[in-house]
Amino acid sequence: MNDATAWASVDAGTNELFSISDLSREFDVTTRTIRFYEDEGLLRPDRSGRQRVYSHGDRVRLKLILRGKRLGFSLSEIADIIQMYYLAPGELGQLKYFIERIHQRREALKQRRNDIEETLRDLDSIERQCRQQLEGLG
Amino acid sequence: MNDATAWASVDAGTNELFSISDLSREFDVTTRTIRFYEDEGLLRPDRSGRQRVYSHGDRVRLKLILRGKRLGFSLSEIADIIQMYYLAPGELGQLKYFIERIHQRREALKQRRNDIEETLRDLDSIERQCRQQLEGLG
DNA sequence: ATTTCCGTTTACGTAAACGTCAATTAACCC
DNA sequence: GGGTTAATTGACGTTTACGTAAACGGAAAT
Repeated sequence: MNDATAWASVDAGTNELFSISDLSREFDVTTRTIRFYEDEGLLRPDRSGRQRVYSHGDRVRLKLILRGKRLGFSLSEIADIIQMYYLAPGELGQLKYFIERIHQRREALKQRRNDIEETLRDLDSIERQCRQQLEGLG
Repeated sequence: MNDATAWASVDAGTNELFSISDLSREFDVTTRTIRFYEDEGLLRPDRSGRQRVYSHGDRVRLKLILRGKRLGFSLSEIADIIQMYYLAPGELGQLKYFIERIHQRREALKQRRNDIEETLRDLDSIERQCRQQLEGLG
């Protein structure tokens, strides 16, 4: 997986540009955090002089990072996942390997979804017990 | 929320007992980890002399902990969630507050489920693109 | 009796993901 | 041109969730 091409294929979106504090406000993360993600190679904004300038594509990446975080992925896993979004056209062997990775991700996600649904069922049953107690008191 | 009663209402299940390495093997976590969970108040096994002895209820608790981990919850959040499973019969105000907490948990879980389903859709679309490229090569 | 296994406690180490200063720099305002 | 405001780099600090090593205890096998 070639790095340059992977980064080149970022979707254009609009031409709107964002400052670091724009994104910080919008997504409620600190600027420190955003810079940290850059240090870790998860973001690569342009510069105007020394200042960072974020494109629509950068904003999408940040969104993906935060979604990954909510799902409990580590930053390196998130880097791995995000890479999938920006894959360069590759040769056959690569593509097959890549599809395999997609499958693995999918299975892991389905497992988590199962965990969630189990937990939701548990909460339902807990709540029912609660409501029964409420009736006993009312 | 009274601590003693919360712990008393643990389901009995069978009378089977487990050593720390039993659980370690079954759930593929180190004994260090299991002891750590105890330090953090998430488990409270009996003792036979100095050795820990785990009941069926302890095993269930460990299961809940690991499920929480897979969902990306911190240990203190997990402690909070597990507490819900072992709530003592309370008075009316407590119960209403408690149901409120259940609702919050539920909403957070639904949000995560949405994240998962978005990501699954993304993976579908990525895989489709992949397969199109494969056709171009084949 | 002595390895060998579990298990225990105590304590220090560590990686990840930021937080929190401090010391600049650059841009804008009056 | 002094003051405020937003941004930068660099460095050290912190929390969470364990890992790892040392030193010891007890029971079982050879």
